[in-house]
Amino acid sequence: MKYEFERIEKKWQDRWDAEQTYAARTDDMRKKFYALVEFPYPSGHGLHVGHARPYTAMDVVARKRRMEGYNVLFPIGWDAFGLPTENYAIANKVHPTKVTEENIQVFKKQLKMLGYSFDWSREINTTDPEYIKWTQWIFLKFYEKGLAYKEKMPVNWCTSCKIVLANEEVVDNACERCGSPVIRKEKSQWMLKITEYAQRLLDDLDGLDYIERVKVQQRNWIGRSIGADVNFVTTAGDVLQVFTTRPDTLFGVTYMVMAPEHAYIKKWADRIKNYDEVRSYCQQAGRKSDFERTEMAKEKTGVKLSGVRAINPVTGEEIPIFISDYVLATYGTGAIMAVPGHDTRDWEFAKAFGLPIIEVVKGGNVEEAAFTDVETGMMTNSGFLNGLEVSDAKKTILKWLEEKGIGAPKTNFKLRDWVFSRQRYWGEPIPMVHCEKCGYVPLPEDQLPLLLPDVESYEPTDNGESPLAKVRSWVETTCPRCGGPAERETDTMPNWAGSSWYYLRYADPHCSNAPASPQALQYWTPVDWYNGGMEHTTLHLLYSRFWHKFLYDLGVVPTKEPYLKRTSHGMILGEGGEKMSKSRGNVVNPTDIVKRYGADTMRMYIMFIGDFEKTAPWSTKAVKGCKRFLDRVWNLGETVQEGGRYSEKTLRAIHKTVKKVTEDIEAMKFNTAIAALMSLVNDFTANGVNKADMKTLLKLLSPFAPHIAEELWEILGFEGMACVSRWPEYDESLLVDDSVQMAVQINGKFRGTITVPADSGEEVVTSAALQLEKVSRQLRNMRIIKTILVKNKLVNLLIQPL
RNA sequence: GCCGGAGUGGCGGAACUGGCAGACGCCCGGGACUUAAAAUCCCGUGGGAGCAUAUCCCGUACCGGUUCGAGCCCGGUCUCCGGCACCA
Repeated sequence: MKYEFERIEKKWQDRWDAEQTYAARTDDMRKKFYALVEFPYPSGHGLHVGHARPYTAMDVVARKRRMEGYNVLFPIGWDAFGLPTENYAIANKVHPTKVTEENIQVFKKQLKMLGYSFDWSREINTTDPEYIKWTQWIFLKFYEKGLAYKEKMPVNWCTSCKIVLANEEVVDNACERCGSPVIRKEKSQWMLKITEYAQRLLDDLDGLDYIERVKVQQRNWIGRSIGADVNFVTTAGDVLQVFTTRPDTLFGVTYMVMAPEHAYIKKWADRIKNYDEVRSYCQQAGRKSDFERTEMAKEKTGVKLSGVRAINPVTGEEIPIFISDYVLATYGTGAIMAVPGHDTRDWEFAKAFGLPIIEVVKGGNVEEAAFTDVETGMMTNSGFLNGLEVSDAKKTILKWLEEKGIGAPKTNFKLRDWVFSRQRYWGEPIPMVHCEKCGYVPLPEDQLPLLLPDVESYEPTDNGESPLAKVRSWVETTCPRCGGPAERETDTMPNWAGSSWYYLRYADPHCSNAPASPQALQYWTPVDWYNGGMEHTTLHLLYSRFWHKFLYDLGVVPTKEPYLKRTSHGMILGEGGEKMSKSRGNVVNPTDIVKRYGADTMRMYIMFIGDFEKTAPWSTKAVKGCKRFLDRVWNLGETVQEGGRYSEKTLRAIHKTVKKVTEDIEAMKFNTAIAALMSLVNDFTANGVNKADMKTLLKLLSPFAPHIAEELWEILGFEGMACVSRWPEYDESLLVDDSVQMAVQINGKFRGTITVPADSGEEVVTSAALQLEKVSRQLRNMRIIKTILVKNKLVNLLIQPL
């Protein structure tokens, strides 16, 4: 009989559906295992091989854990709000709801074709009114706790489309769609205070089982700097505060710099004699985009304030103050003390403006470059700090600053608060009302969900407001507080909102009085294993950790962290090693592969393609290799012997394979697990196989290729289903062979192999080695001075002329 | 510039804790089956010298070190990929 993958796969998918084989049960005595993959954005392009890799990987893990006796929750849903759908709706004049529905149908069909063991009864959709309700509810809680606030922010503004662009829509400082230049424009935006949680988001990483590169990237993104705030008295009679990580270099401060946006510029307007020049520099800097500002990084520009100077608190000397755009308004205090001898940027600025450079830490040549080393070096030209090591100088100066009341220790973070407003249609409406009298008033909880109104067109207005602003009947409302006339907020939430808590909803997807019931959360959370893309490390992953911690503080969730373990997959490139893209015409559609070779082959290949964490190029030829493998497995099914003896060697091979596959799946070394299965199948093909061993093979194969495993399982008359059978165990004593092949080396050079009983001692091994012709020849007129034996591996004879 | 990761056959990639480098698969070559082709099966396959399945040499980006022994450890160099980017 031929391996009819199409018929077999359909048959078992229908059966699993009908029998709800993969439904997770909340009332269960078994140990739970919550496996999570990033839910897809249902775009119009359909499923991509980029989805298949991580989904198959976690499906393999989930299936294996299920067979090991865990109560497994492996859910799926739709992250359905977002720009592409909105743009498609605009272009084709269809409602985004309709587009979303259609896309979901396509995705669902494609996912089912791949045979994933998702619990479809828990399917969720972020655009579902019941889901929106809880996303909005969480926002109201943020507002209630003072963590949601409104602030004027520079936004990306396309000069041609006249709309606000998300950062992702800005490519090389131009509009992604029309290519026109993008400038910065001030706009009032809703913000979430993620910075309030910076310290905890950083500290709690230590206890998590995330792959190292994820931790590192999050740490860098949060960017903690430990230093001090220092106050400089100015000749204007006030105090200019700076943040520095190097208070030890205070004696080397020869000037100060303020950001062009610094509030003191206006405050000192009357004193600054060159105010016009200063103002024009500031305006110029403001017009520059972030991109231009960093592009210009090579050349330092700035203007010296004339009329106001500062006093170095340790030397008492007057120093000039500059305005320069190399100082950022948004970090620290927006002003710095410049130490050109020991900071590269200050050094460049000092060189450009002819300012004095003083060496205060020995170790470099400050005439040639700033000496920035903090590990070594002794203080010099630094009064009472002279002769101290940098680390001691830091402590001493901090104490001194605190005693004098002019400085204090301070920790700063790079992390910025989260811009939470989008001037778009297809997102959750922000549930706030603006009243002339009461200001911003939150919508009462019983009015949730606040749904999007039906509109004629989804284009943003030409003044940058959300399309919702045009729907007067929706915008005009009454103030929940005073009952007077009021207007709804017309900004919507970013697509990161719904994905910040979706893993909680899976625990209890139909809960009507909370995001999920406390009992369900108690049982299922935290997520045991979450796999997703590296590109989500600093946005989605960090955002959801932030929401989770906030919900923990509210008492809504029982754990401090949402995900215990985080792994990440590499990208799949096109056939030639280039990125897959429509324009290159090298996009692989998983559905095509499934139709041509079957889902099991697709699954095998995507797992066999290479190291799971690394990028790997697609190869259709190699796909065929996996198909051949499954064909061989299928043929084995027809040659299985009822009973029969198998060789001792094969028995050991089976046990070794069980161990290898068991361990490799947990380590996400799917490629070597499959290689081991291939070797075993080669053994079976060559030596024959009996029913019991075939059963073990089918169990091991089931997570990777569930359909063929199930079909052969049934044909061979085994009970129940392979996917819920007991995962095989291995016998430690059968992992080692009775006799082993060992390498023989002479003076470290490989000379041949010998076969000896396992665990043989030096005497046995040496005498076996001496029987090798090559060895005895080498030993002529020589004597052995030392024998190095590595048990069951190798023997190295060190020899010397007689 | 800073942080992280990686350099192994014609290709994707294996290699435990420092112990026979190249598992497994692809490609390729030879053979069997076939009228023929496809499919399948068997054999070979890192490079070089050699009639040789004798024997020998070379070989894990490069230079050096430690070691009986290094793809793996240490010091330095180069290249590629990813992230951040004037964060004081």
